[in-house]
Amino acid sequence: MRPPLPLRDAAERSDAARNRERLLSAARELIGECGAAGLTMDRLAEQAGVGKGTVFRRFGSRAGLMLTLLSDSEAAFQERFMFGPPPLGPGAPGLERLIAFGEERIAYIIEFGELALAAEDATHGRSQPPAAALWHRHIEVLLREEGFDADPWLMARSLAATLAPDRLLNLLQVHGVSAGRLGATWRDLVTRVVSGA
Amino acid sequence: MRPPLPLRDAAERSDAARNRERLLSAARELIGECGAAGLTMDRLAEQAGVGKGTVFRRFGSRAGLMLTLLSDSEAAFQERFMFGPPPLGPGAPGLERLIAFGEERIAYIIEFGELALAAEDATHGRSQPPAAALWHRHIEVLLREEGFDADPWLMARSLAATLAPDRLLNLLQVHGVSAGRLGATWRDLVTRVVSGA
DNA sequence: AATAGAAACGGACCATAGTCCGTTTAGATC
DNA sequence: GATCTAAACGGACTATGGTCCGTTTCTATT
Repeated sequence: MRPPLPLRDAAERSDAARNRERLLSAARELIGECGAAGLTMDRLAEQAGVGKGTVFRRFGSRAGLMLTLLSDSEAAFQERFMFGPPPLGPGAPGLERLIAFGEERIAYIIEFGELALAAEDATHGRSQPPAAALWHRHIEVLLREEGFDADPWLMARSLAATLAPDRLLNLLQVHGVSAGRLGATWRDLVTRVVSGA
Repeated sequence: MRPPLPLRDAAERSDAARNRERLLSAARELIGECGAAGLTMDRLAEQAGVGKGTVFRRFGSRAGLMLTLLSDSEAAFQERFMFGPPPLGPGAPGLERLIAFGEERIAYIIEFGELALAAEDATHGRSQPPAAALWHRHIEVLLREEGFDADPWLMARSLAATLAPDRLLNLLQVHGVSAGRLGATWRDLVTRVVSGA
């Protein structure tokens, strides 16, 4: 007796690991050729030489795949604003950190925006990237630090809405707005919100 | 000779008009039953007793249909903030009009948000409702009126991002935020932005 | 090595938005 | 009323994200 009693965190099966690698590298290749928007799950499965079911078992959805592809750069971004050097990381005044956060986010979107956008429409706007909760919290904490007392939770989300990938990409690509101009308006916005406190 | 030379703005053919009415009333009925999110173009065609091609010929896309369904209430909303009584319409100071605008918009989303949301993802976030340009412009003008000189165009869009249907609906429905709280944060936001000028 | 059962696999299948094109029809002209 | 043409029609077809479930494969256990 003693049925295997699945140990938590059992190691990934070797075929699963191999297929995951195949899928990720095929995805990067396809995105290199056609852009993130041009990647279809069928083509990905074909390119990786696995069945379509395997793709979805692995990543859950198209958005999940994109999230996986982003996870490294996301983690690095989080690391920087949570533990990195000032003014983005701890050590600088809240307002400066807020300003730096927006500027970094804008730079991030310029680099990874297409992926970030594709990672968002998990069934159309539902469930944002899990990382979003962190940004919100981060902004909220900085607002509080600057003495913003009136509903910092909601104000943090309002400010974060300003940095959403779809909006930023639209401004950058469709309207030809420069990163500098986006950064300046962000700085202006958070400065006024904080200084009015 | 003299080939018909299609007069501009030729009257709509009677069968076309009849089918448009059928489609709109079928759409309202289906939305009443299943909600806007539950309306599919196939079911709409079936319910209206027309072919699917007719549906798309008429409205162009699902988003186009939703836009058509919204057009009356949109027009009324525009009318109110452009020509209606203060504080929403002209006659009140810019800041008060801004505050009223946000509050009206929040109320609008509470009433028509589901439709507005469905009207947005025309091929995922591209081309916002044409009305958006008007709101942006409106906010921009009010900002200028209050002496906001640094990039009012972009700041107007940043503020408008705060009122996007998907965000407001998410806060209202998922997070249980009240309309009053949304309104208060909007008021706070625009007040600080304007008063820093 | 044999075995068993959990995990992974694959691809047919489904739902839905949107396109295409051969057919029908309104309505203007003669 | 017959005719003609542009507009409208309809529904089969495509593309794509996502699901289902019978089959295969890995690996721990004996």
